Amino acid sequence: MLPSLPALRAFDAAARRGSFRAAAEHLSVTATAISHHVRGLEEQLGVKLFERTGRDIVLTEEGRRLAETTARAFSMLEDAVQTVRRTARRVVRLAAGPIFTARWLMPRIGDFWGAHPGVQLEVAPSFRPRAHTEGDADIVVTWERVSDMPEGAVKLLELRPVAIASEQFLDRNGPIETPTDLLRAPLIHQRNQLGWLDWFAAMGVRLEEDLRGPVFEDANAILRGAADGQGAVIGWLPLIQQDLNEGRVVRLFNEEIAPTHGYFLEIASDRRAETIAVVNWLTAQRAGSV
Amino acid sequence: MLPSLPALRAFDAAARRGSFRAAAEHLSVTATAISHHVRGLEEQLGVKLFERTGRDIVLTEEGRRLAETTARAFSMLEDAVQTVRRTARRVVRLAAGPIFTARWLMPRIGDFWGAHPGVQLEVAPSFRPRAHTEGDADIVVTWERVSDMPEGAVKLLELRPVAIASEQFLDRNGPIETPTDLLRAPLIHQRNQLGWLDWFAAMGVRLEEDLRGPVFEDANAILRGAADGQGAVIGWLPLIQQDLNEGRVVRLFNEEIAPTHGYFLEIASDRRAETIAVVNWLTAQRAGSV
DNA sequence: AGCAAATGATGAGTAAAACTCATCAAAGGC
DNA sequence: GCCTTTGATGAGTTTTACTCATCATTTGCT
Repeated sequence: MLPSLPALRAFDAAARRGSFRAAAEHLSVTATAISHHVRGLEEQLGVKLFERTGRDIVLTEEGRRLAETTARAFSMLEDAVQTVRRTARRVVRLAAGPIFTARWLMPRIGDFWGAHPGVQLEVAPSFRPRAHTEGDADIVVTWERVSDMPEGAVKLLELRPVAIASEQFLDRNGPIETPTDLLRAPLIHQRNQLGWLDWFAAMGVRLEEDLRGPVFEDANAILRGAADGQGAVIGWLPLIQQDLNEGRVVRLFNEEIAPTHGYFLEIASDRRAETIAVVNWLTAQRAGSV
Repeated sequence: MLPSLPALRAFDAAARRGSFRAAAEHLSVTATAISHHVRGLEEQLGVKLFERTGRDIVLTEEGRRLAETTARAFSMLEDAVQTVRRTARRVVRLAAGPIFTARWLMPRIGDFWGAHPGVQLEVAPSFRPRAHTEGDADIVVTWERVSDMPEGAVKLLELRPVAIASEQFLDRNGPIETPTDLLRAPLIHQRNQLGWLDWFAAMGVRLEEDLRGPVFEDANAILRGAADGQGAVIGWLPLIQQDLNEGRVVRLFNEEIAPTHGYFLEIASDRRAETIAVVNWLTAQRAGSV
């Protein structure tokens, strides 16, 4: 026998936020409602769920354990309901990183619209696409090392690292003739020196210490930085082909490095016709893209 | 935004049982309530969840997908709430097979009561104790081959197989002088010939074909059958020591076979003081039991 | 085939929640 | 030290969940 579900939900919201007021706001009710619900629940279960220390509340041990489960259970319900709603609207939700969205998906989106007018593609840009793997997206585009291809994933695109910068950067930082020359210049990189380490390794340079230079999370920002002459960056072919063509950035060397990373598709287990249409369209783009 | 939770729950119950009427009964409401809830959900989600083919209902594809999740989510909630309720009542719920319950636990339960008057031990007898591992029992006593000790489990008791029967059986089936003589007599066994295969192997008999004879699931029933002279069975020492002492059954040989199976404790992750007390008491019994 | 029993749908009405409002108490910030 | 913020409480209101009465369909039975 379950206690009242709205009460459980109120408890869950309060536990997540550590505040009745915040929970109330989230559920669009008054804090009074939450307070009543939680008290009712406590009475029914015979257990104190929150310790009220004057103005704020803190979960008791029992409350904490219950909250662990309610959080998972309600998230599951939320996801499942969302998915059904999308189904009804023939929406396919795709989660991808910002650079993929901007440099690969956007240029092709018109083509998709033409090919599948009935399917509504919803793109959720995210810095952590992996976090969407469960339930809240039908397709997730993840970035992985090509050697670490995730189980059950579909390879979409392989990427080759190239060192790029703007003309302005070259003027300012003298001639760059060998990869080691770069070590004296500002190198903008992502967390984990993503790209640069592979690139130096492929160029036969052994790094003695960590790279210095500004770290940005957002690859779009990094490319923008390169175009502005802020530093040298690793770009990924073919994603940045257009930037090269239009002269916003130039390649520092004519290196031909094998793909080290790639984009992979992880597809939700409920394979609707619309989802499959999108996957097929995405993989069909591959041919023309490389 | 979640739709009304009681409606989701009504849907879940209907989906599980494949009938609005049965769902209504389970939730102690009228079938009308379920019908209204499901219709409301369908309108809100914009998706048909059940196909109504005249008198009965069948889940649509979308309904099926939603039901998969609701089933898991509501089970989780139910378990979690149950656990909290037990906590409040200082109840420790233990799931175990019937033979363990009857021959090992029952004789010792008075001792437990004396040692821990505050803790209420609730014994859930089950033919499939493993099924209780998640959430609905604090401690599960599983039966495993000693070589397959489950991860994180605590060994409680090792069991040695012995061939036993009643005097009556011996009168009827002539003298049993070697293990192979047994192959001509009715051997009662559990599914998978549990016990007999190990026993014959340990006695150096290679079986040419499957064993015949009646198969029972319930070890208590099997022991009863042995006492009644229905056939020879495998008993497990020390569980059946008392039956031997009281002469209800006799050992057919004086074999000394090493333990092949054992009882293990699997303990729920939320380790309350009460649960730990019970585990400690159980394992302490081990010394006196063998 | 024909009828009774079973299942679900529907709309109106009722009962029971969930929720709000007004008021109070306690605690922390300035 | 006062003002703001957060939560508690009891009475009152609104919304929701549910029931009842009635109807439509189907299925099992003889």
